[in-house]
Amino acid sequence: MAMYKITCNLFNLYHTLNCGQVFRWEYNSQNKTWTGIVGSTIIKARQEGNTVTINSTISKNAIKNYFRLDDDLNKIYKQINKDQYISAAIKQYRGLRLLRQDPYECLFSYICATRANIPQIKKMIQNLSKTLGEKIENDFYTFPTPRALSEAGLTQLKACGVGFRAPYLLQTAKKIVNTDYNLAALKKLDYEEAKAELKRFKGVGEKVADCVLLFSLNKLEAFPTDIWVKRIMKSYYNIKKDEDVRKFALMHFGRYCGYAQEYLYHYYRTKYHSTY
DNA sequence: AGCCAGGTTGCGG
DNA sequence: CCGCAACATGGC
Repeated sequence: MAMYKITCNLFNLYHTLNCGQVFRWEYNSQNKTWTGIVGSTIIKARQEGNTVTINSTISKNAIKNYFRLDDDLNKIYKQINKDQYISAAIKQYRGLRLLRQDPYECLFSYICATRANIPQIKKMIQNLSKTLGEKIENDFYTFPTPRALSEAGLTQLKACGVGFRAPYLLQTAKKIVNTDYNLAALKKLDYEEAKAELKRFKGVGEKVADCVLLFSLNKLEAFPTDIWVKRIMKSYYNIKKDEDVRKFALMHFGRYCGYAQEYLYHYYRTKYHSTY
């Protein structure tokens, strides 16, 4: 396992991995190290100042890509920093970056995320990986491939605790396998086209589609609107109708409104509901 | 016991 | 097109 260091003057590893956008990282407060599974590799990461020490078999460039270190955060802050709330969120969570997750894992993960809380989502994904993924080492497993999910039975999926989401996972996996669907190719479409495509999968509506677009398909204008974001929109911006949220977000925060979403989401949840 | 969680689907009107 | 119940599960 190779070890190397990455320096970035505007990156906060902790906020990035703790904000709720990704479900397969764990923090060890004893040695201040994050351990995560990305693709088929285990990554250990620890930050001291501007330096992040990585222990992993994947390349430095792949890590930089995963953590979106190519995003010009200062430029993004300038564009989205339009009011006191987002300003406070940026101040508190400076250095939080969106991730470039694997599109398939992101899609299935956010299908699991419907009407569940974050500890529950983590548990479902852990169970799915242990049951249908491949063992990397010890208790670490890859996220199941679409094929593995497609070949699982409903009862096997339900045994992973996914409940009513089991047929959604199964149907989506089968469609991907049967049509040899290339999710990553959606990056080449514009936002609306890619979103329409995603919504054709079972279990994928407005919110899940926006999550996949934002967290894995480079669409930073996606603005996932879950129950928390709806609350934020009502209490901070007086946006009462859910269908008005996206339009407002794009008007107010601009084309990087996805970043604003993530900062506000994390800020609001930690401010008003400390139990994460 | 009842409510809530990073919602979506499929129904009846 | 609209509104609305149903959907598993676990924590509080």
